[in-house]
Amino acid sequence: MSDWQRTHTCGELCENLVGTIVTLNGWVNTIRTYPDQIFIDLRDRYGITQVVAEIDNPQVFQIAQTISREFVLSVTGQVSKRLPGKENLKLSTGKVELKVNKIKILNSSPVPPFEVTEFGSELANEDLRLQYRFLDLRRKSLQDTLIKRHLINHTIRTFLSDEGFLELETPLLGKSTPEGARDYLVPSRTFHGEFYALPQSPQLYKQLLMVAGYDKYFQIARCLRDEDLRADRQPEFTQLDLEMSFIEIENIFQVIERLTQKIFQNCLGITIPLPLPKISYAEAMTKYGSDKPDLRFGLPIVALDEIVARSEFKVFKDILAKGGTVRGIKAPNAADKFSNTDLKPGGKLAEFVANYGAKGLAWLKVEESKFSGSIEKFFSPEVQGDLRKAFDAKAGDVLLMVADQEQVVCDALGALRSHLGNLLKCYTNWWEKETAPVAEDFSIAWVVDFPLFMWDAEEGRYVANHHPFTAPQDDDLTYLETDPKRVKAKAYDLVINGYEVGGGSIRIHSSEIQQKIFSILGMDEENARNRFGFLLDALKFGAPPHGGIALGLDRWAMMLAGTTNIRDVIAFPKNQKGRDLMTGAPAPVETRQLKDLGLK
RNA sequence: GGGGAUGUAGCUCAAUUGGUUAGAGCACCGGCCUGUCACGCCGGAGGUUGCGGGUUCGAGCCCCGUCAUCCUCGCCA
Repeated sequence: MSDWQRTHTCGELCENLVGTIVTLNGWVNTIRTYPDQIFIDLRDRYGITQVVAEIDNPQVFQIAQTISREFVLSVTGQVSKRLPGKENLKLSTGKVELKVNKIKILNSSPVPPFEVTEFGSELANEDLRLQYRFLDLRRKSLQDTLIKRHLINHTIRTFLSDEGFLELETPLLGKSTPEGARDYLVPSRTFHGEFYALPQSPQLYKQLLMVAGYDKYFQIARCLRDEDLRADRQPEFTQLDLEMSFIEIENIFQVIERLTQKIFQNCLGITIPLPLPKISYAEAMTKYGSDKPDLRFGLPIVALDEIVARSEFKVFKDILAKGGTVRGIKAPNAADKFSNTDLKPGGKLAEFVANYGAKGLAWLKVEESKFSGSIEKFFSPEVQGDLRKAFDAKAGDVLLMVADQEQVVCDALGALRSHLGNLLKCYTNWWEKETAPVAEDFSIAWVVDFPLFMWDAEEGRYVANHHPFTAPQDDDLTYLETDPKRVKAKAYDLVINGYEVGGGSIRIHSSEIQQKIFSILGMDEENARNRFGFLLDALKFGAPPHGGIALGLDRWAMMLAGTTNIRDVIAFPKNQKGRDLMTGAPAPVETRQLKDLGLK
């Protein structure tokens, strides 16, 4: 061991070690200078230790005078008890300090472009921090997050291993499958004009592993989708991909629920009660306007068709006549929170729902004995009474209503519900509380009974809601040919606090049913064979009943780390346009490279 | 592709709504300080107000264009 190498970390020194000679390595967090003493807070990922250089060791003192923030040091000295009354209780190492008698500057640093120390001061702009990600990653909060991510992965690996699962790897270079997200393509050097596709998920490979008899598989897999980004979406992200044979839905639920409990236990010390609640897709949509509802608060959507049909409000009656629907949501005690700028036609709230296709937002303020608002006159006292009952409304509430085709109403009110939940503080995110998180800070639920198909008006055909290999529910098999949109799927999503954190299904294991599904999706036999021939073959050769799930680990990390920004839980993320601000990728390549690939 | 927000010192923000030489805190540099710990005190340096045009006697502020970053709709089987 070289003489500069650390014997302890910066989070390790304590009273028990007083008197021993130790060496620490780390970064300079802060410096406080005096004429005859220099205090240095030395930082590594384990903590911060105060180091003292004194003038009675002139060699050390002279070097200490030349250092500044973010220098990398090796310091050797005696662990000393701090003077009485000089302990720093904010540091775990605060009862002791290191009296330096040897100091070595392992590396210097220019003044960093932003402050790495985290003392509640405002963070620099995210793009600057992304450009110098290696500095930003020195911050404690990011280090804690990445450590938590490690803990998630570690928990997954030990738990599933103990359950008899095998961690198997599948290719990154695969075949493009035009269904679903846009593929990232990799040009082939040996076959000019042909391309590999990077996986959107290991979906097909894991099914083939089931056919091959590896009946409990998992993989912590990188997935890539070339679509536009969001606060919770990156072009490359990580899934816990899992598949099992000889199972039914309940087996998947059981494994994932126990894994969920383990992860929450290990990462936050919380015990999540099991079994997790289930909500049907239909109920989620009608009650919350979303297939990933945030169930930490109520604010349910209220169906109003029957009541408003008896009103004189032409806008509502016209929509109903056209086969649309009228639904609403109650903003409790919001009468004095919303001004005319919020409520008026074209106002803030109307503008908000317009993003989701709603042409307007009707409103009524609830008073003691009647409603008020510009459309109040269209509602007779009797109808007002029924509305009051339907909304369970009381004076001071505001009723907000959207009339349109069902999809638009659900989207608009679902988004409005989330918006109001936040605005009216119907819940508090656990990381915004003073106290440690508890199980009640998380609403974790399964969403089940998804429709197998959705009608794509643009393409004029059915598309798979989940993916084309999802099995129909047994009771609905008869509707496959007669009424496809009525067929429900053996599919399920896992939702935490309004985020979709997982999804899966029982797969089709019969090549006949698989063929039938392809044909409903508008794929003829030749087309299906071209794209998925290997899967159809595999299904013929004795495919076991199987199914699985994929958990979005980045979003899990967000939930557990307490952030709404996915970039906070990824070491080297891309920005909103998919650029890596640190490396500059994507970037032009040399002509020679293009020639090799037959692209020039 | 559409909508919204932001862009001023190294960093975070201000600038009385078009009017003197664009300010503050932090960081940085110099000095002082015997125990600090986000040390303190004194002083200093630091600006193409993202970029390009325009309106005006006068633009950080208004207009047009453009770039960048974030949020969002579409998209994400």
